[in-house]
Amino acid sequence: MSAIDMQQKPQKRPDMDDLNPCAACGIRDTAICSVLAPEELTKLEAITRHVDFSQGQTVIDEGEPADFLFNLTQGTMKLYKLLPDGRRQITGFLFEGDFLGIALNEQYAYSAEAIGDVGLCRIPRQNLESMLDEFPHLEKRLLGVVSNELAQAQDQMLLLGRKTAREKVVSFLLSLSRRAADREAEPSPVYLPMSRADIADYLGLTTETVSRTFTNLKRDGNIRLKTGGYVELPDIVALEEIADGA
Amino acid sequence: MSAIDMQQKPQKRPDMDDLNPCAACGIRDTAICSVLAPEELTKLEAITRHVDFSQGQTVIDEGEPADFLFNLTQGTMKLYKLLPDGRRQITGFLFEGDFLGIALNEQYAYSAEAIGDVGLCRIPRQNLESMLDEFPHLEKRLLGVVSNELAQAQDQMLLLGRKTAREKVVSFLLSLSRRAADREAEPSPVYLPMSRADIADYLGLTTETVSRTFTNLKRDGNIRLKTGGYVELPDIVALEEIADGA
DNA sequence: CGGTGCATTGATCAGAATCAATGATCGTGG
DNA sequence: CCACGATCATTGATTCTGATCAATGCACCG
Repeated sequence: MSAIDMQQKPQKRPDMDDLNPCAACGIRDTAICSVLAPEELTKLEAITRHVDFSQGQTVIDEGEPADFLFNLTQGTMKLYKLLPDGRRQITGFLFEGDFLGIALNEQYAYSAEAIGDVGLCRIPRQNLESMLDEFPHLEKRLLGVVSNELAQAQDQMLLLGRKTAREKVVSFLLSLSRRAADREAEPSPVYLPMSRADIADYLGLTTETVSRTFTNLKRDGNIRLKTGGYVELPDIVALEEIADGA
Repeated sequence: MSAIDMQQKPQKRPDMDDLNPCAACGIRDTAICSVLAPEELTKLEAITRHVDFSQGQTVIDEGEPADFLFNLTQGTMKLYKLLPDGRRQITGFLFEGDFLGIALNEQYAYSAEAIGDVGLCRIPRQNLESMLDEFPHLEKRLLGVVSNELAQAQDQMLLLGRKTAREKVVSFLLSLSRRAADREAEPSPVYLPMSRADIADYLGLTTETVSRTFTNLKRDGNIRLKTGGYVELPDIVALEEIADGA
């Protein structure tokens, strides 16, 4: 194995704790920083500041100047867009290591709010852009991140436009399960830090329909609702068939 | 004005027709090529081949190896994803100058089909990737293209998840109108080269509902249906209010 | 222990889907 | 050039999924 292995799983590096916060960062190996060499990391560190937000706080606001980009280091967030009368569409949930705030124009195209308390790495947009010119592999990585988000967005369009309530809820549980597995964790049980209202606004449903669908899935033995927002998925394969209407 | 003006509108360059197909290309100033200097364009040209497809032909197929990228030089296309039972979600329509085939993985994440006859510039993925390393501004441009698509996808999620049939149809007409204006054309009348079924699969509706909604909008004086798939938008501002449920 | 916010369950309603038929348009060949 | 068939769009009748309105239950926290 090479000294720098891009595929390795995240791990703590307690040896450098305070001297080099980035190197000690828990998500250092999954976040965009993972493509940076030590001296480049130092450079990134110089322009980065760590910020915390508590439950329910708005981190970015649709339409505001997009002066910062963020890396979520701890907690969960939701991204959403609003219609004038208050209808809301959640376009995504973010977990540790996810990137936030890429804006094509000068303004953010969506809002972002903390679910529970969160910690973020904040990078001024201007500075990052000059770093991009200097380190093309960072730009390549960014292109990968955005392409990945686009692919997810297309899956979500299929879900919103063509799936039933039951298929939507099951697809949602499976996507959380897969993302947990991508990070580190077990694919089941899945942890749901967000409210029923958030899930509804993500799936294009109402809270009542989400709740009823959970109840039905439980009755049919497809899921088990635990306390503290945990859901067990006893048969992933069976759920995958439900998810695309097979 | 500088000799190379990146903002200029597309125009024919009949003086170079056959010697240098790229320089003569009608979309040369809107497509990704617009950031390339003449000698870079020559390089791109060397790896590019022009291909034609006729009405209804599949240009790329979800799940197939993503060996090529394309630039649509003429005609209209649709991108879509399918569920196993045949339900279809159209994730976007492409017009002249649009880019096609960016794939994160080795496989295309969606299919693409010609609406009417089309012409495309075909670029082998491998070759383009090495060009990206050589010309960072091309990569930057690509990042812009993908970011733009992501922003559109998020708007579409809001539409699919939270808008009514009427709001969906009006939003669709307005987006076509805006894109026509971006290219060159008048914002009204809007040209609809795609079928009602395509519109339905784009908006998460059925053909019947799309048809009824057109009829209602016509009755209320919000649109005028012309022959040949043209739709007049007599009051764009009024339509914009309908589109967001104001 | 009580209160507040969130989740669940129930009854009814509405918007869009489905099922079905008719009408318009376009391409083709006589 | 017109008639025919095929395809696509429109319109109508009915159904059904998920929304809305309303009430109750549950869990967490001071």
